[in-house]
Amino acid sequence: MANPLIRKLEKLEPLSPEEKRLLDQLSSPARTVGVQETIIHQGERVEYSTLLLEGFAYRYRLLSEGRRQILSFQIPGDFIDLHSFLLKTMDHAVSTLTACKLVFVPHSTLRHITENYPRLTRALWCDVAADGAMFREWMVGIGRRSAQARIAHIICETLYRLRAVGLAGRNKYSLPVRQSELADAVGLSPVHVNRVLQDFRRAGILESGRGQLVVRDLVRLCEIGDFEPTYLH
Amino acid sequence: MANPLIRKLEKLEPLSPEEKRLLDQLSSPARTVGVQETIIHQGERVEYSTLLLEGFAYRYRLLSEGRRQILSFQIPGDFIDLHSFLLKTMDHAVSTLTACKLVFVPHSTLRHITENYPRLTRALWCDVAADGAMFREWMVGIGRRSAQARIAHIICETLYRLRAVGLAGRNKYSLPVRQSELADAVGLSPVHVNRVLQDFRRAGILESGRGQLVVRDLVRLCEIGDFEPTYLH
DNA sequence: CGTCAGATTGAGCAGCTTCAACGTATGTGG
DNA sequence: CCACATACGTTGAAGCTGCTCAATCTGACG
Repeated sequence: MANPLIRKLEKLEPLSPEEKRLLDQLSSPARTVGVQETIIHQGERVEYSTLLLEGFAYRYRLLSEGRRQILSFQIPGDFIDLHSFLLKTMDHAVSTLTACKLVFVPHSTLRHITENYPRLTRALWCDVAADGAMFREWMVGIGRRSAQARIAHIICETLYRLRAVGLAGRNKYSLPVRQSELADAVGLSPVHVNRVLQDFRRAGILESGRGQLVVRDLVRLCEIGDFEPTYLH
Repeated sequence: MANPLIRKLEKLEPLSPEEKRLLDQLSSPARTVGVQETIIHQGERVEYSTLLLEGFAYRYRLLSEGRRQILSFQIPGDFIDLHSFLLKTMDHAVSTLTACKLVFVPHSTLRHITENYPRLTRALWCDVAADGAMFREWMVGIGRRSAQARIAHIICETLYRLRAVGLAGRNKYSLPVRQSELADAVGLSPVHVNRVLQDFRRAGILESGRGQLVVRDLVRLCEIGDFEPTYLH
């Protein structure tokens, strides 16, 4: 299977064969991590960035009293914490949703890239910028959209992102998140997420269960979620 | 007055005299823009990035039905939309809060920097990464903190940021935002922001009015806002 | 003195939360 | 193969937080 990172970065900047070779070298050795393990802890100072080759993970902040805000779901091809190359200490944690194949890329390697491969550097920088764009979008959703819209939006977003890496069909994908994780991602209570999902099911907009999601009426879902895929870049 | 951008970037990466000279050249010619003008429109495709030398601005997304989410307040030294160098089309708008002195840096110049000045490139990249860290922090606040905490948090954050560029005293600063703008920043209604501010005033925690803010009890405010300045980097 | 933007106030209510119970799959050990 | 445990999903009831609407106040300014 083609390297999902190369596939993604190529869309951002054209890459030379040498650069692609470099990226491929960088993608080994991969390590496997089990389900629901914490890869990086909040507050940790790291010396490498983590590339996700297979499986799903999520980033989150823990607050006092056990509250949690999920910041993003990560899918294959994502450079989960590339920003740590620049900022060093992690302001959030990363855990796996499924078993994952990961590569830990030393920051010294990334530094070497910035010294010698400007095009590749821009591509990586761009990835961090796109990350920021997604945060902005989530912020808008949590701050100013209804519960329905938030949930519809995140479902659309995930569909589009998974499609882009060939991991979703036209209107169906599998993402092993519990309702309580969805809740922590959109800033709602699990109970309310449950009720909204039921509304969607009753309205024939989607089917969901056990990490499987089938969108029956994508147009309607995009409408409800006020979803515009532009920001995904 | 020293170039605020240089001051900021130097903290992130040590810069050579040549690099500083380059940044200084880059900071001219400055243009002045009036109060409450829109500098960049949502959806616009830009060929330059905007550096804020003096004055205050804010970034925001407009939604249907006149709703709005403010994404950040920008202060002198900020490279407001550096991410547009990578992503080109703006997913949000930028407007001024006060009259501003701005420099529009062509993307071609930034490209030149990435080709020839790796250290400077990292410093700029770092700035974008720090931007993302701030979005994450706001997301956590809007998603999982109470109205009190959100408002306390944003007040603390702004104090610390303004202090870092020498624009705030020990516990007092001026930021010309209306309550309705604060509301759009923290995802609340203006009315509710008003009531929370009154609570704070009555509790002797702060004084506020006409864009002036005096924090009377910073320790308490940080507590209420669950504020930890680490993420500001 | 009138005007206007923004701050303040009150009343009523909607959306979402909390708590706690119950349902339903899936797995596990005996 | 059954008994039990566990993990989620689902349901109901009660209530809080923050919203909306609309009126009133205040200070700055021409």
